[in-house]
Amino acid sequence: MKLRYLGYACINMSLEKTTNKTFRLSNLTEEKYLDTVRYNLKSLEDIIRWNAEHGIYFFRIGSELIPFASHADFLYDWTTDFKKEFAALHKLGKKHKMRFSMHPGQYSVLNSPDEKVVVNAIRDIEYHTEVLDLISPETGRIVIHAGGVYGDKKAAMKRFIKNFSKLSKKAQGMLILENDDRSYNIADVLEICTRLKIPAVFDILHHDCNPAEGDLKELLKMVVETWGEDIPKFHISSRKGEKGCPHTDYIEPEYFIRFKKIIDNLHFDKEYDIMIEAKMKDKAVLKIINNAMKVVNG
DNA sequence: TCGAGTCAAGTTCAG
DNA sequence: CTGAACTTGACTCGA
Repeated sequence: MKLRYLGYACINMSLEKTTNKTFRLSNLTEEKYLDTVRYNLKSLEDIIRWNAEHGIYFFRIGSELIPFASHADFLYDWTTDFKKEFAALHKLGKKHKMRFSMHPGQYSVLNSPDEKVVVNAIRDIEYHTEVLDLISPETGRIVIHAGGVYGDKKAAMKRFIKNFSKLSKKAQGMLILENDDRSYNIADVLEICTRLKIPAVFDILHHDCNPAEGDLKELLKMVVETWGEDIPKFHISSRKGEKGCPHTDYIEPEYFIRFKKIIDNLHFDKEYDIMIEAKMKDKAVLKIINNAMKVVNG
């Protein structure tokens, strides 16, 4: 396979801009909401332009683009209030053939046994769906993890599959599932993805923390197959020390090259994208383009 | 202005 | 059973 895009998430360190400016729920006023969303959308526009200038065509939009939009008490009609801005972003992304994704946080748990938690998770996923439907219905994907285990992984996976069916058709079409670093390894994720006919996202660090049985190459083949005609995307991050997974500032070039080689050697006539998860964000991507890629390409 | 504490939210595990 | 860790960035308030 052939590497197409490298991407990063939410923040641009060169511009010092984020799509995740927020405020306290207790301070939520119409003015605060309007100001903050305006800032986030403008930042996103600036980041897209910067990305285009620097040859980066893949970006994760922050979940807090519209702070509290998925909260039960949120009153404002953000899709109408910012219709113009969203239309402009859609046009801009399309012009540069950008790919976008989003990643709801750890509190969105679709497979929870607690009905209230599931209702909140669904509302959150539908919010992400609306954002991506406005900015990039062509490429938008929502990455989530499978959730908790609750002492019975098989039952928890069944619950995930059942609750998936409660999502809108649009949300179902955008949802993709990523292996996590403690509970659901890539084999578990593949099992769910195959059942639901949705793509699987392989994260190499999470796989190193929480490996699945079997040959990595075979697992990756199955991952690629879940994408059908679409372009698969992979995640790479690296971490400090042994405990937890705080991301390092940059990805170690050897780690990146090793991962890239494995994917390159899969026998598919396809392109693929990689999302870089490192503290230095865009700078980490540029460093890989300027260093690691040159080593690889000779 | 700076640093410490806090934030909408869930799950897991140590004690 | 409870409280802290998980992982993480940004806000807020008090010094």
